[in-house]
Amino acid sequence: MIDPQILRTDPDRIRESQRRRGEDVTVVDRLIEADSAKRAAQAHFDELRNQQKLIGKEIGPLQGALKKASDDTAKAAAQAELDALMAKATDLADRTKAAEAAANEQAEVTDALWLQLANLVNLDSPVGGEEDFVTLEHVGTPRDFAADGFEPRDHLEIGEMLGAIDTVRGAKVSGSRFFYLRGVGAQLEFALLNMAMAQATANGFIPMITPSLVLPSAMDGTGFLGQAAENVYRVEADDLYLVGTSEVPLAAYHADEIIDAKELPIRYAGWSSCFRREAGTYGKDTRGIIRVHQFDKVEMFVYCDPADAENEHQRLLQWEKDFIDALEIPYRVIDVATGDLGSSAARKFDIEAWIPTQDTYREVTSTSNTTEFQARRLKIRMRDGDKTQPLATLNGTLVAMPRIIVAILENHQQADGSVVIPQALRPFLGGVSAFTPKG
RNA sequence: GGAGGCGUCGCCUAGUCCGGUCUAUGGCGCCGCACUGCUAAUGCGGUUUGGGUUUAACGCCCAUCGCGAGUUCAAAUCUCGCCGCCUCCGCCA
Repeated sequence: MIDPQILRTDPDRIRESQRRRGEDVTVVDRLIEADSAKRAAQAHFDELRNQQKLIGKEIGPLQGALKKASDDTAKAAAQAELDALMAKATDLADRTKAAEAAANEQAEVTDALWLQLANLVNLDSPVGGEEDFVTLEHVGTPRDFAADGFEPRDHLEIGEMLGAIDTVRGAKVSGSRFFYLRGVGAQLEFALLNMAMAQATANGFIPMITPSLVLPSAMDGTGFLGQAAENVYRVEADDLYLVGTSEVPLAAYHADEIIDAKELPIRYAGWSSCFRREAGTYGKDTRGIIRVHQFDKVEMFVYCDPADAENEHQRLLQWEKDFIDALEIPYRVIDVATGDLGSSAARKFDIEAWIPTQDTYREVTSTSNTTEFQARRLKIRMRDGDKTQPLATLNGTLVAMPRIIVAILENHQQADGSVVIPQALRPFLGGVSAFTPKG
């Protein structure tokens, strides 16, 4: 959620953000009304409770006096006073209880509205929908296969020739959009994992292996039960969710904590399987392993001072570029448009790798600055001197396995179906320089 | 899965039996001040979090003793449910 103070002092900022996202603007007015009703209800309850406590404090001593009263007249007088007080207290208790219920109800209504509200967009984000991204740069040049004298095979064909990818048996065992990595395919994933973790630890990240099943509070706190909810697997019997990214357990890791500003930034590199229902993508990317229900990923996640968040975002992007650069894959970097940010992000950069057989760039990494949005929902704060305030969280893909494997196989393939391994990756494959089809 | 124990404002801890004097005790840590060649020690004061109100500041009010509900004029304290941790047993990679 965003800072409630902004609603009271500068609601137009929220309206503008909603407008740029292409989302409901009237929610701001409903929020203003609900917020003021919430505060009024709370103030009413506080006042009644205060009166109730004041009366309650008189009852104890009065009961003591009643016990000690020596003669009947004094006793009767004390009893009468006590009865009157009790009658008042009982009446006040009823009213307080009602006021409390009303305050709680109003708070619930208001909080629900707050949770509907997406993060404030960064004003530098290009405005528009999915197609309105701005390309920031191109790195590397798509290979000229005609000059090399052969027609490129797609990743699945190469993967099958190498015995590296098996989607047929994936479907047999688990259904569509599931696959096996085998042989050099599995080795390739391990090598990429180790290379990614080597880079991340060299850059000061703490390696993490995270839970793949999380409680509703973790899923909701990271903003995945809003618009993205239909893509989340839910394990109903245990009321748990399968994470679509380790961003979820990495963000919830410090939920309800206050972190000393001196410890920031804290950087984690999380390894986990990721699960996505891919609802509404029927017919899209049905061949190969571009779009699958389960894959493994190394995710970078950072907690930092909000004042440093934009710089950190650039650092995350640079680390992503470093990794793809090392794999010698041509790519472009795009600045994602406001309508395609997702509810948590204020700004998002995607790296799209060149996929020869599709003659286009496809997303392989994504880094988001979620500013204080997730931290507020998850109650993660920083203490700076005597100030306690929400901190900023950011995330970025270091390597998402299937898509990077697609990019490697397609871009580095040879006419005979073999695949040259990029130099930087060879140490993680025992020095092997190429994968070659057998027979 | 079974039995028992436990959960208090950073950490440890008193309080829970028997409801009001809890505005939650003490120690450690931390912050400020004083004293002191420096450090240490000592003394004094402060130190949960969130909300509201005021905002020039001081302050005042409400909630918060794992979470939720209930009983009561009144709940850290009594009742019920849930969650988590520990010990033992069973099962298990």
